[in-house]
Amino acid sequence: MAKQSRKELIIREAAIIFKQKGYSATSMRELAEKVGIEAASLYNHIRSKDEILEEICFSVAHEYLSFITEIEEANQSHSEKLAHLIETHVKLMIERPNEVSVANNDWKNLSEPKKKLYKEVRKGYENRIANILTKGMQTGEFKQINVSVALFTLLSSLRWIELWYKPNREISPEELQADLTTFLVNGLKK
Amino acid sequence: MAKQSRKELIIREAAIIFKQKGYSATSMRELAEKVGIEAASLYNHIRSKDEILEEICFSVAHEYLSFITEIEEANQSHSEKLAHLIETHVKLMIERPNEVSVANNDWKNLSEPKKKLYKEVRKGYENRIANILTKGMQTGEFKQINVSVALFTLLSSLRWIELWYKPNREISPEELQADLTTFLVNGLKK
DNA sequence: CCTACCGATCGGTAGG
DNA sequence: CCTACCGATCGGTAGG
Repeated sequence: MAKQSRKELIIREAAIIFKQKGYSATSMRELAEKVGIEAASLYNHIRSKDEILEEICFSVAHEYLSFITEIEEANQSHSEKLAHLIETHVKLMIERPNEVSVANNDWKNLSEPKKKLYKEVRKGYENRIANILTKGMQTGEFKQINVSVALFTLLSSLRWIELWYKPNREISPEELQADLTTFLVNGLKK
Repeated sequence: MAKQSRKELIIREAAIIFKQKGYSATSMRELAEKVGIEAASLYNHIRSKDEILEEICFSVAHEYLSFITEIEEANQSHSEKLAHLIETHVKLMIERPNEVSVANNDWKNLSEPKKKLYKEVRKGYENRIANILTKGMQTGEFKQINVSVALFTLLSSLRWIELWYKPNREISPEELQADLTTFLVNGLKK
């Protein structure tokens, strides 16, 4: 239990540094210093630098997957589902900004069996959102535009919140969600 | 002249590898191999690995700056200016996908006087787009939403084209532009 | 443009 | 969790 929380501390600190300078540019010695131990001691808690990245990327990925299931099963219009999706992304970025950022930017550095898996998981997530968009277009709720364009415009808009949004900025999370919904959902609606 | 084009070749190859694996994870030896010379020989054409990154980032930045001036000076409505901006971003990403990608993702690895400068240049660019949005809201052409939200949603949507768009995909550059304009400009319009 | 090489730093291990 | 240390690799230089 004490060991578990030590590992979690390491991963939490790693996410902060990885976000700032990127996975490759971060050394284990720097991470160790932030944690307050020697570099060699990190290896009593984690197997490798690689493992840290894996834990971050897949933990974020699984969180998104659990949300999308909830959204699919809800009894809502397609517009409402999108609004719910936006809310979920905003919330996750505010709760775990570092992990989300690392998963988005540094997954390329995963080593090979895991990198392929990560891409597949992400592709699966995208397909499920694409489904919502396609259905919304079929029922006439949304404009007819290319589904990939709609999908990636939506995801990109949400993804980059982590780059510029800081809570206690001039805008609250609630306003952020509301404005994004106005812009994006109304942009799609007929 | 021959020397100049050799340097350009090195930078062009570097952009390809940097995009694939990131600046930090790319070694000069790998770059040299792609260029077809020994690592030490790279230094007859460039001063440092750092210089390559600088050239890429600032060359992209200056290209954006020249476009935005053109857009500001055009005698167009604010919606038309946005459509023009979208067109410009799409075109640049199709013409120089690797450089644009590296500038967007690896500018963090610039060393210190240059990193600060890069951030300032980018901030200046963002401010000029924010101006177009603000004016469009004041004249009632656009919905009233938080300008930063509108700005970053717009820029993010354009920025991430480079991650998934491949010409000769199922969609042409013209369709891409048209659909993005439909989604984003109409999302902003009242 | 190459051979030969440098000091620094990397991720990680042995052994306690 | 530390000391001591390893082999590998890094960006880059000297000298031709």
